[in-house]
Amino acid sequence: MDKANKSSYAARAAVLKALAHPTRLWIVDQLASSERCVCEFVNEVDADFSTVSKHLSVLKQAGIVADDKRGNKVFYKLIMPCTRQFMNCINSVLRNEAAARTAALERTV
Amino acid sequence: MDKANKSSYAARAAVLKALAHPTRLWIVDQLASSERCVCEFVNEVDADFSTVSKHLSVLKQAGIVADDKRGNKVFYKLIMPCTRQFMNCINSVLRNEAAARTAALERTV
DNA sequence: TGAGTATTTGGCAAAATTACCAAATATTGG
DNA sequence: CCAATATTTGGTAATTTTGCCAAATACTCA
Repeated sequence: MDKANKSSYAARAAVLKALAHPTRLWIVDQLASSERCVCEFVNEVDADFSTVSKHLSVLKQAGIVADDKRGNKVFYKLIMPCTRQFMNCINSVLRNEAAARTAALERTV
Repeated sequence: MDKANKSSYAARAAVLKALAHPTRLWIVDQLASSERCVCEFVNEVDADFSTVSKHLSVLKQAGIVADDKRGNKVFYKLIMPCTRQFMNCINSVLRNEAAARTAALERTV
């Protein structure tokens, strides 16, 4: 693996890393339907204001969301819509795994 | 966000977390075309035997790859093929970002 | 201007990740 | 069985991530 290749993989890994957190994933899911302001998230997530803000900052840094300040609120929107497809992909795999586990259990009965 | 929801997001985040490392991403890319044995990776990645083995273990744990021991070699194969589509998604976003950066630079000239 | 609301930032401690080395395990072939 | 090869596992130090608190910043409205 040469140097150019290495940094290319690092760039992609950085996007994945930004998505790889339950709260951030949930945020992305929320943003899939429409933009939201930070205050809306804080009410629904069991975490500090500052924690939510930092999660959003991670997503923004990775190029997954963009922010837009209007009044004293900051609205975030998804600018990497294809994450949605990927979630479907992961979901189907997780469902398969769950089904496989169930089947394995039933064989032991 | 209720408890069931929370653990569902955690499960998906775990898959993403497993993918979120340059070396692991590279491994997944290699496995996209065909199965490989650990020894093949070690020669190409600039890392210790044990490091590669642990990366593979992370991917396996996440349900992304499966292993198959034949002789004294262990072969790994991709069992979550849709990761490929997602990489395309990420790549297109990264290309857009690069293009945007270039455009921004040119505006300053 | 000043109080109130919304959000970000800095600091810090706890937890998780990473990568190396050394040692253990498994398998093949002589 | 023994030596050689392939891989995994345990231990550990360095680095990164996470999440809270407190403080700073930004904006609105009276």
